[in-house]
Amino acid sequence: MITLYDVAREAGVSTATVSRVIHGQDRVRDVTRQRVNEVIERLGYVPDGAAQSLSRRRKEIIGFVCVESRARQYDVENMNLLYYDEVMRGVGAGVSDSGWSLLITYLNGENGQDFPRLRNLSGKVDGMLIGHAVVPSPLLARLTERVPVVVIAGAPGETTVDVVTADNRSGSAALVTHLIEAHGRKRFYHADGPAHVADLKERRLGLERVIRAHPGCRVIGSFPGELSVQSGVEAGESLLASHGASLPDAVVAANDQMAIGILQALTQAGVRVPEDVALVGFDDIYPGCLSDPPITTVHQPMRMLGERACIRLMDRMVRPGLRPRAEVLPVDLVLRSSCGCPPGTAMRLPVTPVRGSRLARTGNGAAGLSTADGVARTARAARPQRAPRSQPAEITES
Amino acid sequence: MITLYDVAREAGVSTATVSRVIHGQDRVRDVTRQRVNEVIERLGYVPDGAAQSLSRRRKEIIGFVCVESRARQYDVENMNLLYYDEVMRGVGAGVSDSGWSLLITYLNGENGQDFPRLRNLSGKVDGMLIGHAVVPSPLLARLTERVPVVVIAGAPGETTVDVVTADNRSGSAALVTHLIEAHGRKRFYHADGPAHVADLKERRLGLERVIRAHPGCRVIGSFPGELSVQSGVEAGESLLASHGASLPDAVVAANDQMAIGILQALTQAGVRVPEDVALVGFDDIYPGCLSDPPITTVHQPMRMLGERACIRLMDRMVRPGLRPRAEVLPVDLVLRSSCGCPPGTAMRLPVTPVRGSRLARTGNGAAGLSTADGVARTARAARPQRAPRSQPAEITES
DNA sequence: GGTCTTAATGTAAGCGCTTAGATTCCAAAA
DNA sequence: TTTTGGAATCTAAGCGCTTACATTAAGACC
Repeated sequence: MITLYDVAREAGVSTATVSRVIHGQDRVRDVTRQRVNEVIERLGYVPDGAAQSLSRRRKEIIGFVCVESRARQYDVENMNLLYYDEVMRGVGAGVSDSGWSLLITYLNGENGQDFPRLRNLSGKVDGMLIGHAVVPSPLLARLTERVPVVVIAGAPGETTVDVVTADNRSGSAALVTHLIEAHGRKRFYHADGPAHVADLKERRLGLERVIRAHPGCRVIGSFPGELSVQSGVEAGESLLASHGASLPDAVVAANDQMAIGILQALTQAGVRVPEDVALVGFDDIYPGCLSDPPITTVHQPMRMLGERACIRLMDRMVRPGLRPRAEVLPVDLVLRSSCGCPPGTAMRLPVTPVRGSRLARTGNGAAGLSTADGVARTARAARPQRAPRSQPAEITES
Repeated sequence: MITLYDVAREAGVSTATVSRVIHGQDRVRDVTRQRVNEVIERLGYVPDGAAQSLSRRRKEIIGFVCVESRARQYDVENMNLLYYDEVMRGVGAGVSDSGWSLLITYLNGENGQDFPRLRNLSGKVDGMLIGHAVVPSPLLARLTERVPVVVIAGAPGETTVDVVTADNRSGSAALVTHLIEAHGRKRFYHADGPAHVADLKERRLGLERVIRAHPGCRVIGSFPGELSVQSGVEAGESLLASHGASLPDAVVAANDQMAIGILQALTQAGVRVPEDVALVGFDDIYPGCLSDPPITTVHQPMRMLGERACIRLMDRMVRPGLRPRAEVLPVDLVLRSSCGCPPGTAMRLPVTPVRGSRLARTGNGAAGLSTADGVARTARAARPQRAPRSQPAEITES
């Protein structure tokens, strides 16, 4: 292995000079620089990352923790991972902009039995990005005291750790408002996910608030699913079994995977979507636009979640000790045809934050409308595809 | 920051002892061990990765290089990335089994202008995994002289670097054989991808060989696409424009993305799949089973590609200097209904390697049949879903 | 009690790099 | 010629860990 010393010796200079040449900054005579560069090239020298990290007291690596699906073999539920893959791409972009690297760790379970590995990881990175609820809170805290940590997608009310998340509540409200006001749907079925997932709690809140605000509207049943296509199929079957005689007007699924499963089950049973029953998802993962009908959903800015989380983390590394904040990113309503909009519809509309969503406080251009009504109106008025976006909101928890 | 010295001092022992306690191996009196462990716990000590790497002369990190799609914003073509995401998951599994870490780097272009970053990366890892053609050959060679490198998915005939790839040729042959022998298709349209992609070259070879072996069969046209859904739509439109009057019997797409695009274009034009024209894809990315009809394709063992590449790399790090080898993994034929099989078909059949494919040499249970015929027969005989798999073939290039 | 053996622990030399501070060089000023 | 003030370069002290080797402690045995 070629070291700095080899280069220095060969070029007849000191290691300090070589180091300076490599980092380009300091004043080195041109002739010296040239000589050194030539030797570096000839010897194929590449600085050792570990030694650099040790010496600089900075690794320039950030860690990203994913949950590995339990089942290793190819499996439809891998689609779950689409979400994190997209987030990761955002992180990747954020990280490499600054020339840093991304260290990925796949955890096996969500229950934190892998904590020793995580802890160990914290010695290899300058900061960590973790999906919400991937690591139980108490363990998270222990991690936080070693390295800066930013949690991606979680409760916007979190006060103990930095969080970057999307405005799930407003998205859900916009979706339901659209179903009610644009398509006159009144009786809803809710294909929900696990009760404890923070994002879902918010979606539930959005849904309930809108329902309550519209007299005559109600939820006629719900299914406790688990966010997978398979689980969606089960939700669909359960729906048919319990409400087959009088179908709801619309099914609101906790995410797109479930919506896809539900669509399969309904179609299988000869129920037409959206004629017999409307259907909406959440997240806007790609396959959602492939089904027939394509699924109306809410676009989560997954990529941007990754990027913002990364930026937040970098900031925390520079100025540690600031009070944790939550950053809530705006979402878009994505109208396709499973909600009842005409076939061929493909519209993407910024969602106006609802009252109580973290975004609402800072507001954006259209803010001030009392609820998601604004969105429904916008929806009918076929705005241009790429409407101007509001800035993400920065809120200090207090 | 807490260091080993802090722990040693606090516990009243030497750093050597602490180090021994941490690594569990050496003989340390139980009482000492306990005392040290307690201090470690109390202080929340975590060893510094950089220092460990430097001292051990091993980083226990392997690098994985991806190509970042040029367009950063959300974009249907991200689906391209499904492939690498899946591979990466395999790599992740392989890596974490051994307790190592995975360093991801997103490159912007495929043309190697990012080489300095790559080169630098090689100083931070013990080995690298690179997608085929992501890095131009000459640059690859320069990388190889610094760290072990394994290329994923590429020409099985490669002799200058280690490669782990899938048996594209046999997969493609099996697909076309199935179309001919099970569904009597004779006139083919080929929606191809870029000419230089190694995997596609293999697929082309498989296609051509089977066509040639069946008198009366021929390719009536082809489209030079670029593996994206959009490109598939264009291929479909081009097909309709040039052969609308007398459609081919079947369209063979270079990958599933293109097949999906083609399906959209055909459906749009009122052409029925598979009644009017059969359609097949390649890769078996998840959304392929969501379309209507679901797309018949060839399953690439993406996850396993990642795992095997990882294993190969580990091996290379232990015993460098061995002659580069290619490892070709078997593929499965995935029958759904876009090929003409009845709706509801969902069958997965191991593909018998064709002559000339690298796998054929070592063969598997069914090897010895002269071509892919064996597959076609198997296909009709509705075997159990999970048939026993042959071992991947190890071939030393010579 | 002394000697020997072995288990337990300590000492200190790196690993390859960065960088503060010391030194040398060189040309302009005196 | 001698000063002198930068610019260019060098010296060497870490960074936090591992580990070969040295030392000490504790029995075992005579």
